[in-house]
Amino acid sequence: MIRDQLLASLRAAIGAAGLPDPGDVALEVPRERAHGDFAANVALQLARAASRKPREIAEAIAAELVRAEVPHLERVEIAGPGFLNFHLRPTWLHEVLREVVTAGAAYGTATVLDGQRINLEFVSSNPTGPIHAGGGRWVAVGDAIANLLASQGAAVHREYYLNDAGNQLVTLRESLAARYHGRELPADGYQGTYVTEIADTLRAEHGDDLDDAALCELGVQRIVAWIQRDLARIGVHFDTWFSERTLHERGDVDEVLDTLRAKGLIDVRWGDKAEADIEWLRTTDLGDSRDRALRNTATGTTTYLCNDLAYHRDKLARGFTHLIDIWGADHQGQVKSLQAGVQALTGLVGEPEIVLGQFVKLFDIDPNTGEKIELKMSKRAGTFVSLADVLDRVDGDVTRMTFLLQSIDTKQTFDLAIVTAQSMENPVYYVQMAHARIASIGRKATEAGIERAPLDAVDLGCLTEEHELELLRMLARYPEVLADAAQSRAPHRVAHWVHDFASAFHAFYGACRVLDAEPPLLQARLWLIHACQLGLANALAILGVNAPESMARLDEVDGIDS
RNA sequence: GCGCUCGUAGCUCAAUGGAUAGAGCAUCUGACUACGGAUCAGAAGGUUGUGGGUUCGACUCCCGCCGAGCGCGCCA
Repeated sequence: MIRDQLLASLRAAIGAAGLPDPGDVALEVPRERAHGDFAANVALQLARAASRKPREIAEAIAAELVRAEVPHLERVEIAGPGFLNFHLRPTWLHEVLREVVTAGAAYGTATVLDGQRINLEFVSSNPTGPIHAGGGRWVAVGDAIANLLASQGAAVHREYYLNDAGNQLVTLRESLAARYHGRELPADGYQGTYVTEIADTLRAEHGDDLDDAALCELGVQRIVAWIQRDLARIGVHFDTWFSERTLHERGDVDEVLDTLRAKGLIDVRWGDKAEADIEWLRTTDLGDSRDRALRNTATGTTTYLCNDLAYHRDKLARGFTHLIDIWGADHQGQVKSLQAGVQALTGLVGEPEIVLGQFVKLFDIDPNTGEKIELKMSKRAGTFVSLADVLDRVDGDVTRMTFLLQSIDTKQTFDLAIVTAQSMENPVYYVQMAHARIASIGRKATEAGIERAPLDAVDLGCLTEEHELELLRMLARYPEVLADAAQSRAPHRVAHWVHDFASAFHAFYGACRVLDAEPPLLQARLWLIHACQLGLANALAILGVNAPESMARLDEVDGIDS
C-alpha cells in the first residue's frame, strides 16, 4: 500500500533529520484537496520535544523526503502551523486501481483479527412476542458488525439467546391461558392481539383441552417461528439459538453457584425486598457499585444475572476468544455486574464486551387524525409496531440502510410515514443505482462488441480527470474506513462511505462518458468503473444490502408517481 | 440524588484532537434527442446547548451549569 510506503519514508526522514522518535506518526487524508493527498502533523508534535519551531522541523523533514526520492511523491509542502502536505502524482491512484482489481471481492479486508473466534450475541428479543420495529436496529447493526469483524479476519459466530424461562414466561402462560379460555387477562398480562391470535389458532388445532404448560410451550414455539421468519425476511441468519432453559436443565446454573461459593465470593445476607436470605456475589470487590443478588435461598430461584453468568461461562467454554453482546441502552446498568461476575468466575477482565445502543423512537401518522404521533413500544401494552409491519411497508434493504446510517450512540428517530413515503428516495436506492448503472454500462459494452482488454495492456495514465481521480481516492480510503468501523463497532461509517462513494460515481457518470470515449481512455474507464463496482459491492455486502445488476424501472414500480 | 449515553443547518444525521464543521430532506435556480433523470450542476441555510479549562490547534479531551433519553429489584 502506498500509504504504508509513505509512512515508512516519513519515519526514515525524521530519523535522517536527526529528530527525536515521535512515537506514533499519523498520516491523515486532509479534508481540503488543496492540502494534498496525505498530511502529517508530526512536526507540530515534535516541536516541544525538539524545542524548535514546527515549521523549521517540517522544513528539515521535507528536505530529507525530497532527497529520498519517494515513489509517486510529486512534492511536499509546508502549510499552516507546520503541516507536511504530501502531493502525489496521479500514478499512485492508478496503483490503487490495480490493487482493487487484484483483490476483487476481498478488497478492503484485513488480517488483524486472524485466528480470533468471536461470539456475537444480538437481538435476543424475548420469545413473548414478535420482534418490534425498534428491534430492527439491532438486527441490522448486529449483522453488519458481524460482517465487519469477519472482514478483519475473525471467525464470527452469530448467536441468539432465547430467554425461555423465568417470570416473563409465567406472564405469557397466564395471558395465553386467559385468551384460550376466554377469561379476563391478568393485570400485567400481554395485551397484544397476537396473544389472542395464538390462543385461537391453538384451539383450532388442538381443541380446548390443552393444559397451561402445553399452551405456553406451543405458544413460545409459534412466537420463535415468527421471529425466525422475520429475520429470514431481512436476511439475517444465526448460527446458534441458545435456550436459557438448557442452562437450568443441565445444572449449569447450580455449577456457577457452587464455583463461586467455593471461591468464597458469596455472602448470605437478609434481603428486605424478598424477605428472605439472599446469596450475594461480592462484585463490589471488582468495582461494581454494590453486591449483586444471585439466589433466593427460600424459593431457590436464581436471578437473571446468575443465569446470565452461566450462559457466558458456557460461551467461553465453547472456545471463543472473545465475546461481544449488543444490548439496548436500558440494560446499561447490568454491564458492570455481568463483567464483574464473569471476572469472578473465570478471571477474565472485560468479558463480555458490551456494545450499547440507544433506543429507536418510532413515529407514524395516526390514520384517524392525520397527525404525527409517537408510537410507544411496549409488548405488555400491545401497542407496538413489529418489524414485520415495517417490512410489509418497505423492503429489507431500505430497512437495513435506514438503521445503519446512524451511529448507535444516539437515539434514532424512525418515522414510518416518512420512510414509507420516501422509500423511493431512500439512500439505499441511490447507492444501488450506482451499482446498477455500472452493470448497465457493461451490458451496453457487450452489445456494442466492446471487450475489456487485459489490465496490463491498458494505459491507466489516461485517467486524469478530477472525477476519475476522486473515485480512486475514495477507493484508496476504503480499507481504512472498514478497519475503523470494525474497531469501533460502528457500521454507520461504512454506510456513509458507500453513500459518498455512490455520490462521487454519479458525478463522474454525469461528467464523463465511458462508451463514447476513444479506445485508450475507454479501456481505462472500463477498468475504473469495474473497480468502482467492486467497491460498492464490497461495502454493501458488509451492510447486508443487495447490490443489484439492474433496478426496477421507476415507472414500472407500483404506486409511484413520477 | 447518583450513573450511562447524548445535545451540531428549519428537519434527520455525519465529522481517528487538525487547516474554511459536512451530507440528505425541505426551499430556490438550472440540466435529458444522452452509458437508466431513483441522476447531475448550483444557491441559500451554523456563536457545534452554555460558561470555564487543557494546547500550536477543541464539535471532539477535562470541570461546572442547562436540557433530553435510559438506568439505579432481592424483575427479566
